[in-house]
Amino acid sequence: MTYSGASSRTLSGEISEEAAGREYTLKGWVMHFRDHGGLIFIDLRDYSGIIQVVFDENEKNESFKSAKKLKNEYVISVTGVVRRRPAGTENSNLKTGNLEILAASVSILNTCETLPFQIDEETDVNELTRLKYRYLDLRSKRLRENIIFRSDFAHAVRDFLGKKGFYDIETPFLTKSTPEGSRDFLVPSRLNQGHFYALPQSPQLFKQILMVSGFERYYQIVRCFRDEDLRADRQPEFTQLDMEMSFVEMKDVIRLSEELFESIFKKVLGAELATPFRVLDYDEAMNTYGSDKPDTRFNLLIANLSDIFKDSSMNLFRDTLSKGGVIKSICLPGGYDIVSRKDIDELLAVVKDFGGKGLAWTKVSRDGSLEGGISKFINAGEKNSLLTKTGGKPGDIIFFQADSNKTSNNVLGRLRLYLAKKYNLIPGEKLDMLWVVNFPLFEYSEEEKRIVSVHHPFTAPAMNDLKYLETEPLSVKSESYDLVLNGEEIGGGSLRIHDASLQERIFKILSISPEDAKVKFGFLLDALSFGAPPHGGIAFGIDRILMLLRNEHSIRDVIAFPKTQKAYCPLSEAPSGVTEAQLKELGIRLIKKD
RNA sequence: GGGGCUGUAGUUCAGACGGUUAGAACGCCGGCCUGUCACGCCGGAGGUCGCGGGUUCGAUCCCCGUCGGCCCCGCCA
Repeated sequence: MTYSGASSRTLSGEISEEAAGREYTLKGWVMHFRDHGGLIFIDLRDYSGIIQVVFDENEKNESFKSAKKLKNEYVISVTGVVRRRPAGTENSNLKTGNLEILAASVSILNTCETLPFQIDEETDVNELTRLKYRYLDLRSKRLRENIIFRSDFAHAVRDFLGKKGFYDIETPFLTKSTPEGSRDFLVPSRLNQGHFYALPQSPQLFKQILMVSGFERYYQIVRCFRDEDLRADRQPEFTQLDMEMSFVEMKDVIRLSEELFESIFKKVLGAELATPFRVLDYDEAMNTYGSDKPDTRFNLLIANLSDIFKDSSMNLFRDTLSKGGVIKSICLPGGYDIVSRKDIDELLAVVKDFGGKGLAWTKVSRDGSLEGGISKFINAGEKNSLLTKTGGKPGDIIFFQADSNKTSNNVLGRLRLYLAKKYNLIPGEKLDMLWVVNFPLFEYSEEEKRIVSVHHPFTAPAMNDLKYLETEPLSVKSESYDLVLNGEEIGGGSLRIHDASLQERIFKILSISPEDAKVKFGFLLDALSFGAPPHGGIAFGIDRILMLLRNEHSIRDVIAFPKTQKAYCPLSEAPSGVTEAQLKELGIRLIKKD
């Protein structure tokens, strides 16, 4: 359904075959002005679509003369009779391609400067220019459809969650800085000089407090802010679908999320989504894909070869194993021919960039023997086991990492993605959605020299692991889950700690003193002590999901007004300096740079 | 903080050992054209070669710096 905006106007999308012979007034933009001398065609675009308008010199009216003055992207009002196009001149690319409007009168509602770039041009215009004139780029078919898709997506979310009894509740944007996690955007307070609000990295604490308040089912499509460096899939402000539920277990959150996506896919894509999604254990994801957000659209799986090379003639392998490291590999099918010496040099550079020390390799030749690289250090027995474990066949190449388990997984995981891209192994049309579960609760931060949360400090530990929370914290698993689509993390959540004493134990392990905890999260801890129900939730990255569903390469293309990699908005020119008076009012003085 | 690619007409790009007047396509302006739909044909205008400095008789080209854009690493509980 469309809305014409006024009774005096008809939309192009409302013009159908039955309208032929009747007179209408349409308003919109001039696209593709085509002057044939005695006959002028334009495509008139409004928000519902496009229809062709004809101006004919032989028609006894003023419209033809006026039409000579039209240019691309002028805003006009046209009145005329709808008619079927002459046989043979239909345009099957347009919905209204069988029809046209014979103009009786036309008036120019507004003119348009010469465009800085052509709308819908097939060549890629520099993104800075497109962002500066974002309103023009948003007129293009591609961006326009992305933004409308986003709106439809949000409707589908609200529709589903509303029916499931969720309340849409807003949480503050001006809130408290929390030192854990990513860097905060700070907002100075005029009324409390020297004090700052922070824009929320997510509504995490507030949504938990809403559970304490007894709302039981909360959701919000909400902006989140993180002052970190940007990427194609990261903007300083981005949108989450944030949810929280009381009295749920992990399987409830997972099932509800699957139903949510089923419902959305049906509504916005008209597609059936197969549920339940595949569930991958964190350890399995790390050991076979080398990533906690595995792209499972292609194989190139990691194999553990430590057993095979126990008595290797290679010092590197033996030394690594004796130090508690591992020997792991991936096998690239067909790599014998397609990977050259030069390619291997390139891959070595890539591996080093990812933290690997080197890149051992061997090719499997046509006759099944090993060739090149480290082949001369591999004996017949090792060779047979190697080919069995890696699935290596004649014509393949096998890459090795001898390092700690963590580094080997990470390096091979990244190499896996690099090879898949380089050699086009990723099927384009596929959508692979899966859960990763059983994340560790903690990890050791070399940088901070302490144990930190993998997820966040309110994540519940797995019940079975509670007994060695203090003795072996790094082997404790958590009640958390990530949703992964085509190798992108598109959502994550956990069951939360709803017991103040357990929360205190966690803080202790994280080396957060009771005093610190009180200063940082006191309001949440207080709330938990007043009858907090068991609860848990999840948050989805809307921008990333839309990017993947629209087959875009950057979330900028699904956001109406995105920022550049330097977090600059070329349209509004934000951020900008402010006046001395504004600073004074806030009690802020700027430091001069050297 | 680091690595890679990049900046020439409004747009997308080409260009030259360092040497007269820096090209093409699209767009724009003017003209012609009655069935086009990325209309066609003819003509024309349009450039601080990102910015600053250096080398040079001479720099868009070489060198140094700087600013911007994109991709990536670090970072993003």
